[in-house]
Amino acid sequence: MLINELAKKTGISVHTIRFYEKSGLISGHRDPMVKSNNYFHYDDVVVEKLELIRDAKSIGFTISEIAQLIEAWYDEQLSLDEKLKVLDAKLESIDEKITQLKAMRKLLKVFRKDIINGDC
Amino acid sequence: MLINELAKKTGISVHTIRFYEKSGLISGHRDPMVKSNNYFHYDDVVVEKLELIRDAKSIGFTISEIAQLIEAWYDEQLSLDEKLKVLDAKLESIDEKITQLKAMRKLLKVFRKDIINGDC
DNA sequence: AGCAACCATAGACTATACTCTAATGTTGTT
DNA sequence: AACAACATTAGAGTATAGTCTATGGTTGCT
Repeated sequence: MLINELAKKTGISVHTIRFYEKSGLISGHRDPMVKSNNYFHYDDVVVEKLELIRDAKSIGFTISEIAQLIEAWYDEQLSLDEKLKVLDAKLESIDEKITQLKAMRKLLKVFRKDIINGDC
Repeated sequence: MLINELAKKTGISVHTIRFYEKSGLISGHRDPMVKSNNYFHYDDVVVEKLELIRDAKSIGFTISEIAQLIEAWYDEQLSLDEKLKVLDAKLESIDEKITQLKAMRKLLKVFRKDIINGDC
């Protein structure tokens, strides 16, 4: 599919997709048979990657963290050990974020009780 | 205390503290008695606020979200209802983030198993 | 052939959140 | 009095992550 269809399918704008491509997160490919234009084509793996990007972004991962994750996920060159290293680091940072979020939730809940009781 | 001491106490740089002050998250006050300089003084509430800012930032809250939270926490003018509204919105967004993080953790754990089994 | 809708690239612009520099004045110690 | 270490403001610079504009070429439909 071409970029416009990809954008419609993922809900991510053409501009943003191009930005992600320039950042190395995804890549389209040209058809060497076609000489009349230089259009890029994108397959279903790119759709998958863009969905992963959206999910990873929503939990606060940066572009370069997502790049690592995608490399671990899709790069056949990378060794098992290197993949595990990236993965375990990400899992650890997720656990840390969950811990911090829970601490903040607890804090806010205590504060909520306090203001209802008129202590604040 | 003056800004330098505040920076040392919180581990947040003088520049960043000034940035937070300009953003309205905290505020120092001048001593009207002192005429020879225009130095700002900061109290322990500011230390508290800066610690809240650091915690809130680490879980991905933006400056303007933190501003709302600090307003709910410290602004006596704000009504109970308005405070609760802000607080409940923040609690909800925290729960949502935790849910998303857990989903991503699950995904990564499945992927981890797969690559160990050589399915990837 | 005409034309809307698409494609590509380069580069400008925006928002957020800092981070630093310059210029200038004050305080405290020797 | 000299001087380091601090204070202030204004404004410039950086990094991240987009978002948009301009320009020019291509495709598909009438």
